[in-house]
Amino acid sequence: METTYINRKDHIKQVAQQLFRKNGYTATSMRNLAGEIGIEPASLYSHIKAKEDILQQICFGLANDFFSAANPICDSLMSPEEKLRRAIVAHIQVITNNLDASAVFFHDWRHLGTESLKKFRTLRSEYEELFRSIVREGMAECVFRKVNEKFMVLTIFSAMNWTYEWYQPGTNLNSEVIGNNVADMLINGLKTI
Amino acid sequence: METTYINRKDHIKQVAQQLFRKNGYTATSMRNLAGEIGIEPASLYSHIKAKEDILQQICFGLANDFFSAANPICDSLMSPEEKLRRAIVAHIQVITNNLDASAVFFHDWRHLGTESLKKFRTLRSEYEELFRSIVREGMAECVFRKVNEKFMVLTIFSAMNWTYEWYQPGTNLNSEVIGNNVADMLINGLKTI
DNA sequence: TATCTTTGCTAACGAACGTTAGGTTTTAGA
DNA sequence: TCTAAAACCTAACGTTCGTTAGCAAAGATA
Repeated sequence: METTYINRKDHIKQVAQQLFRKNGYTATSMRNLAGEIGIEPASLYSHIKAKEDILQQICFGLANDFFSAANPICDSLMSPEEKLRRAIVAHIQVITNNLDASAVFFHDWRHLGTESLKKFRTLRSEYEELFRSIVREGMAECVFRKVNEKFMVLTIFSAMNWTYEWYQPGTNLNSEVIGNNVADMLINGLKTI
Repeated sequence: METTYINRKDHIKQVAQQLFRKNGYTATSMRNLAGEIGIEPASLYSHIKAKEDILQQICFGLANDFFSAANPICDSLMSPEEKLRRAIVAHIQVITNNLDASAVFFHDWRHLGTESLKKFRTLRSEYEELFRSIVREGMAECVFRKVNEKFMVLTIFSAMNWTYEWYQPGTNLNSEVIGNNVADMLINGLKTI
């Protein structure tokens, strides 16, 4: 799971993810974090500069994962429908494989400092553009219905990004199946064909 | 908008919604709230018992709105597809007409106290069951595809509940059109028919 | 074994937190 | 106009916050 680690810094990140997910970034104190790890609060500062550093690590680390998963798909020569399907599956796999980080990512990114916040928003726009270009391509080829492009992408993200709220590893289906189901639902609708 | 009020208590709720939405419940202090209203922090306690009271008002108030919108639709004799479409539109209208409250509702409900939290979770289950029964009905009539029922409902809620993240009154379409678009997308899929 | 770096500790800093006590001003009804 | 309630104030309470200073222990390198 998300409990393996090599060094203290990674350990801090792991535990922080769990606590931030459970109680929220603001409601989690450095004393909570230190206590959960089993060290004194001041000792944290041998490994990190500030509380916000941890949040940055989590948010930008996961952003990187999302890009790494989506980029090769977008650069490929598959059809728009196949691209979209695979991009959805890849996105959902990143989420389900990093549930703690995802929860923090979607919930607490706004508590990043001014500069990080700006960077985060830029990355998010860039990432959304990846999906938007697939959708645009599909509309041009008349494979996707021609509705407001931004709106379609937002609905796709809506359906994908809520996953962390309910997905429970073990009790649910595995992440690839979940991803394919969401993709199916979005592409074909819930109506019988 | 959400800026009209009658008495101080409602005024406090309105301003609190805005601040909670912008900065989060935990990161918003009673001093912030009082300052925004234009009174001293201690004066708040002539109208409310505690900070959490405000959160309760917001969360359970909106929960009530959701039920009021969905119940008559579920009790009607329309087809499952029509029921679902209308329930989706109604749900999204509640969100877009209460953007501040919705953001707090979806974001900060977990900061409710133990007892309220339990009550909240129960209400949420009940509300989900309303949609689940429509979906079940639709599957039984072979109007909806037979996939995991819980999963289908979760995807529907995913698509609906993210609306508050991006909807901007004025710049976007009006709430009924948005709702119908989401319903369309979910029911028919994004593929051309 | 001696030296340097990493990791952790105790103690404490100033600031901010939610909330209360107790008094004053404003408002509304008789 | 008098009175009681509602609204708001100043001041402060005990607590918790993120973080720092300064020092000790542990581990790695020579």
